Amino acid sequence: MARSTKTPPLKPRKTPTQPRSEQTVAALLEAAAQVLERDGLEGFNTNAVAERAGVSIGSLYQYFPGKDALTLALMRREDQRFDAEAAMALGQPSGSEAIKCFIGACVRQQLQRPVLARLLDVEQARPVLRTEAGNAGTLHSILLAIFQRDDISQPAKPEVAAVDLLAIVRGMTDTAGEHGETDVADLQSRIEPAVFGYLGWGGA
Amino acid sequence: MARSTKTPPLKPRKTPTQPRSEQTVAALLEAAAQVLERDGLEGFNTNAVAERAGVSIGSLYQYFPGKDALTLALMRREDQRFDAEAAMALGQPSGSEAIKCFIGACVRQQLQRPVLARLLDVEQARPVLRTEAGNAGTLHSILLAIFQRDDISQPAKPEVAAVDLLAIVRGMTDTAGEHGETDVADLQSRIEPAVFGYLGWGGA
Amino acid sequence: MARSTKTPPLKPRKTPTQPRSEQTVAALLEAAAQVLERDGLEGFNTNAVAERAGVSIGSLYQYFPGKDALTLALMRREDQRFDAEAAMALGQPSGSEAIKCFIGACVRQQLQRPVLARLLDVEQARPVLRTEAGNAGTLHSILLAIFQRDDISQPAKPEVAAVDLLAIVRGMTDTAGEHGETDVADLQSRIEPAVFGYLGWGGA
Amino acid sequence: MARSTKTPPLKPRKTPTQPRSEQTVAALLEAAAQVLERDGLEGFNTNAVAERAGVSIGSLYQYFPGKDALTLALMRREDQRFDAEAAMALGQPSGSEAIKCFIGACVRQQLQRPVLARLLDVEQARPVLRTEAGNAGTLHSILLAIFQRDDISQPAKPEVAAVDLLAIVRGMTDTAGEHGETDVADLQSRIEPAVFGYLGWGGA
DNA sequence: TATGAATGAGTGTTCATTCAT
DNA sequence: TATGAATGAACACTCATTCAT
Repeated sequence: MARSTKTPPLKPRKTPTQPRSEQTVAALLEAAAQVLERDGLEGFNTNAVAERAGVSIGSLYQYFPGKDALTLALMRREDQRFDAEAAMALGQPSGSEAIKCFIGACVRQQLQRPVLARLLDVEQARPVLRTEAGNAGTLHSILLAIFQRDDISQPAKPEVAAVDLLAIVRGMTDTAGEHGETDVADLQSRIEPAVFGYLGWGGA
Repeated sequence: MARSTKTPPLKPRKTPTQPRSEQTVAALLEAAAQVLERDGLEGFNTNAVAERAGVSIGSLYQYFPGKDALTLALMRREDQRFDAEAAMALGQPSGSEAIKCFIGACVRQQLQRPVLARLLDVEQARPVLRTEAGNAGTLHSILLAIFQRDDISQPAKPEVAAVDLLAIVRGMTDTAGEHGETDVADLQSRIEPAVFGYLGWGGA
Repeated sequence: MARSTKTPPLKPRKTPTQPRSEQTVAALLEAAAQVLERDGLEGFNTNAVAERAGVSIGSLYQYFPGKDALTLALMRREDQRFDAEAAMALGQPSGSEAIKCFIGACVRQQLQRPVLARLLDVEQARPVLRTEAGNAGTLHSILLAIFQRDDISQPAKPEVAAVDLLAIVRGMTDTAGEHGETDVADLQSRIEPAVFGYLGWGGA
Repeated sequence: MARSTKTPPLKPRKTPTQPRSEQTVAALLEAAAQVLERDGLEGFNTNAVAERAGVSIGSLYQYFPGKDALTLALMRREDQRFDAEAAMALGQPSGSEAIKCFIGACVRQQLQRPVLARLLDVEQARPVLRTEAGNAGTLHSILLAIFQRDDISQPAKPEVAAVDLLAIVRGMTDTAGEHGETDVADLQSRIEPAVFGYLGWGGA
């Protein structure tokens, strides 16, 4: 039967502990990423992913209860590297250094696999995934933490500001990625003035 | 699904002349918009659109040679209002007034039907539609024209700047739309500093 | 009908290795034959074939990338038996014996499943299948080989003669099949004089 | 509603007496012929025919109760010219002259619009049309009449012989048509020996 | 009478998911 | 546990036919 009416769960079916299982899961996630990059959302289907992973479709369903769970897991995999790097911003001495570092992390992440990043952003907007998804939360908290620094002027509404900053950075990096840009430093140097402008920090 | 064999053309199949036809076409476009808003990209299928429009599936295909053509027509319908409003920016006395006016147009457009606008943005990125689509071009030229004003300092790379500005505005408005914001003035007042920051115009 | 957008390939999609698969493929081919015989070209659709084969429509598409591929596979199945029998003509001692044997093979083939044979002939004329199809080629070469025999007078234009002979035999057997004839020997005895007349061999 | 279950009648809906009507009917028939030639059986649909005829689809259904009736009428139109010419064979002095004349008529008919002729032959085999169709009957009687001549030896089974001769001629002319042959005399000179061979007339 | 907009059953094809082996 | 054959709901699109204007 196809596309059953009952929403299949999103949590991984079995947390793989055996090394072989971990390998399989990793292979599936990377395959999912590659299929997305190669064929777009239209060509992103479970059979293609399983085939590219060199695994049977049955195995895919052994580790993921459904397509959405696979997508979600891929999102989390991508976010993980990201979060780690973004968190390094907190170690910066000054607030403006922290912001710059944060922006740099976002830019590097996006330009590494721009197509994948963009498509995952789109998927993240789907209601089913939205709830579960998200390093949006993590990034959000990092920004809020940076705003606390006392060497800088805090935005009036930190919550709103965090969301807006993320939106600016995501908007510009997505577009840059679509246009095939690869120069991290250049892109970062264009994002910073916008962000600092938003924050009302002269040219920091 | 038939995702059929010959790529169906994107141009409207028959320009409706009889009043009844025009009604049907209008009903189909509005239905397409509503289905997109209600069910998202996943639920956006030709049968649903026809049903919501209160016409038969056959009628849909009398006016649109395929699903993509319908999507494209909807994009154009949305862009039309938009372009007209955005073009008014050119009539503003000063460059910074023009930019503000432009941003205002974008914000109003986006907050009017935020979900629809966002999903159409996503669709616009699909290769098939990318070529045909787009007021991206129109907006782009408007910005370039504004940059010519001599009361303001021109950006070093106008082309890049235009793309970046659009990205900033789109990123922020999409996010605001997703969050259910409706206050045009407020959103506009948050976008402007970012844009002026990007352009290096102190606080214009 | 969707006669879909990308021309689907004609080659089998997956060569079945498991015994169950082979069964399914065989069932599908035989079902296709029976549907053609029962309902004609008009009733020959993939759903009917799958149903008659007792498998789901999805299974049909696992083995055949499209309707045309199924038709083609059926043609090849029918041609196979045929070619083997027709090739036996080459083993005959004299040229005229060879021709008779060849005609006999054609007649037997056609009268076995006359309706099916006729409809496949019609399908074979479709541009898409024409290229791929074809034991026409095989039969053609067999005739040319027979013409080489030195106990008989070669036709002036062997190529043309081969085509014409095939046309005579096909025309007569198709008609006989339509009329419900079943007497192989009788039909053969009517075809031979026409063929020998064409070749200018008195009564051979 | 599409493809109604009840078989629509095959007889022309109204025998047009007004000159304008006759023109419309003629235009429709010629359009049907051209569509068939251009697009084959696959592209042969009522909308296409009406459009090519420069007439609305509604008008088509005013003169023909259904698609099959249109096809049938086209068959009759083609047969008409044919019958007249074939009937001239009866005026020939000798039996063998008559046969030759008859073959000539068949060949000329077929090579004039070979694609059309072939496709109509295929359609003629459909059960619905078979009953109603045909000049097969007319040609049949002409041959039987020729067989009566006393300057020639009558075939043992005239009925069978008439069918067989028609089959030989149709088989060869169809094939020639498919191959793009246009030389009437040449084709005729290849058919005659086969026919005379069949009839057992040395080389007549 | 002519028009052409509208209809909707039918058909080809896909893909998420299940389950026997 | 892994496999991959099988399933069937869903979807894009066509075309014979009707009927309001």
